[in-house]
Amino acid sequence: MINFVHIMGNQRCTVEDVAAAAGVSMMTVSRAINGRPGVSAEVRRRVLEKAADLGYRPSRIARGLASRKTSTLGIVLPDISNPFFAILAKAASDVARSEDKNLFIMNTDEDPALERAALDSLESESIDGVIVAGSRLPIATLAAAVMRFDSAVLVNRETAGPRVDAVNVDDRAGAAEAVAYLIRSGRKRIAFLAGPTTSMSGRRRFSGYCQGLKEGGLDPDPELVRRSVPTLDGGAAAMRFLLGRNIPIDAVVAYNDLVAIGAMRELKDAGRSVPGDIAVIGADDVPYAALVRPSLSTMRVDISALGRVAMTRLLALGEGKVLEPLPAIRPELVLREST
Amino acid sequence: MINFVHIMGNQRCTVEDVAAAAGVSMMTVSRAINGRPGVSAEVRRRVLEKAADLGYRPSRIARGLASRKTSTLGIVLPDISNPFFAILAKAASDVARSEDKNLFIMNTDEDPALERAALDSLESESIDGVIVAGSRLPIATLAAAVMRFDSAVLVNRETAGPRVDAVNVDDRAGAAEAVAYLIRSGRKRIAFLAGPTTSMSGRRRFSGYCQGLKEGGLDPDPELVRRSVPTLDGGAAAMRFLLGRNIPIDAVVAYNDLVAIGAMRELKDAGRSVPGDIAVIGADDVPYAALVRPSLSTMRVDISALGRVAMTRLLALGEGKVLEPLPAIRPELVLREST
DNA sequence: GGAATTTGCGTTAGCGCTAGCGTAATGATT
DNA sequence: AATCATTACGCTAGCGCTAACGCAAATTCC
Repeated sequence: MINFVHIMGNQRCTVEDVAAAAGVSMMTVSRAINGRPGVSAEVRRRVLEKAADLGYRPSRIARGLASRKTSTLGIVLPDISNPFFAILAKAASDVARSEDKNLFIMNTDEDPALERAALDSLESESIDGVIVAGSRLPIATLAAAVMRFDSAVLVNRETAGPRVDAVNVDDRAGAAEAVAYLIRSGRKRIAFLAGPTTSMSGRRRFSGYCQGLKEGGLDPDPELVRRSVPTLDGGAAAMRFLLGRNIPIDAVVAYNDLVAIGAMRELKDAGRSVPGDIAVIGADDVPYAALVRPSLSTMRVDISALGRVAMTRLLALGEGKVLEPLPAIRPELVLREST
Repeated sequence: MINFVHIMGNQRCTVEDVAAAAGVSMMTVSRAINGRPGVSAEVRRRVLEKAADLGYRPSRIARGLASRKTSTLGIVLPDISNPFFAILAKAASDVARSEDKNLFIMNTDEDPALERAALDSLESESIDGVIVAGSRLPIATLAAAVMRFDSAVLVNRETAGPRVDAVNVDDRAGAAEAVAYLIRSGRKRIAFLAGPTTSMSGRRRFSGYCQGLKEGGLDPDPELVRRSVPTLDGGAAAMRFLLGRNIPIDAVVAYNDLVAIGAMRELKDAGRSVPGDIAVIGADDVPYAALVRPSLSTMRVDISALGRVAMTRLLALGEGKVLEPLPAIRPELVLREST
């Protein structure tokens, strides 16, 4: 019987055990562990020492239940295998870790129903705050879902209420700039591979595309626009569809780099030269944009910075700070071989 | 005062509220919500209806504290922005979601200290089980950390104890096959861009590389081996270093596709043609391997399947099932333009 | 030097939920 | 009819932790 605990292995050790070992009350242990005032230096040292001896590890769930703060956050994204969101999540997670918060990363597979389910699930976890990046939900649904959290930050959606912040990229200006550049280079038949209609940044990029055309004296032509699933294969399929229409095209602006790279793959298969026959511009500047051949011109965004800013602002909201709205981040045109 | 709850917004609704609304005890509500026996169909229907009316959402932390099961799992990986791990995490997360489990995705930035911290943190969360993919910890540390969980699955590490399973890729055989192919193609000076020494799959690939050389009648030459950080930039730097040695090289086997792609970037910058002067083979077949130019030959692994299998086995362990050890998965040589 | 504050701890009462057992009703069995 | 299972609930007691308050001793103040 003596070694029973040993045999059982991971029998959790609790505040009570530490309190007994240190000869103090549970509250004193709690205060010492959490670095709160009300404990003498001597007692604090003894408690921490005993806690370390016993391998005490506070239960975050018990703490969460008692204090109604879980020190746990969430981030919801359409596709973690998309490098844009992977890098965003990594940056956000680095910041969260530096503040000793844990992070649920929820992948929604671009599916609004799964996005709702993910938000419901996070609510059940009583997390302290959530980042929703590239939400595919209608604004009303998103607003309703998000306001059930203590704090929230939306990436690339408009702010939806109090205690909700937003971090946006000026995709409209970016797309307009891309189109303007193509027109200056003499392109006249500029196609647009749009992203999901549910994506706000997709709608903004489309709007910027139209604006760019008008400002350049060209008329938007619906024949030149094709929606695309935001993946490599989606971009290839959309490009194939446009080529199948047999209308002149001398440039392509894509929803994002994945779509652009997929489109270039299709152009190559169709025997069209890039940028000779058709110039291509993507968006985001994911690491692979520079590596494909021809390398991809794109509207660059500092994705890591975006993730860090989003998480930093979420943490600030959680501390009750009031934030000035953040102006949209202007992407920067990076010219490579594809234009 | 009437609308106070309304003003406060998200006042949580508890089992007690639902019980009162349905005119039953809390336990009956609990049983109904959790689909457990002991409730008549009629009462169950009424409870679920009231719960829906009130927007009741069970607190997973309270449930976790009371039942000692959190329905929450974890996955620890060196780098979520590496598509190998991103795809692995996505597949694992899809399986977890289908079983209504939430998943902590912990990114360790290739740092063993952060990996330990991540495991400690997950222990504090009282998760039901953990997947550790590509652990960079020494075997003893990993074994000690992992056995504190109810169940665990290691990806690309040896099994470390009871209630711990492992899913492995036969990287050794893969690397040996890559080398054999290069030798058959007439290459004689085959370099190896090794991954982190802390990575088991890196060590296995190195071992396979040596084996392949020996079987092909070539002597391993330490001058042809260079360690690399497992990223694009790391691969480029390692390649630059090897080129700087000014020794003949006619082929490169890389730790993974990222390293290989980085190496190809460097080779291009150095004016070497691939595969003319130097053939390159990567490992994993991440989606970008097919898109770079020249496209990359690689040792293909079905990464999604790996993730699904790992999570499926973790869930099985969690249900107390005893698993037959899984034989190592043999990667498949995919030939593209780089060889 | 007495009142007012501060410091250092302990006590009590939950957080929201479920395990485990109790119990009254029904139906099945001998 | 008496006995035994079975079903459908309710009650109690926590899970491990902390908020809020209590209270004595030490310190500060005028």
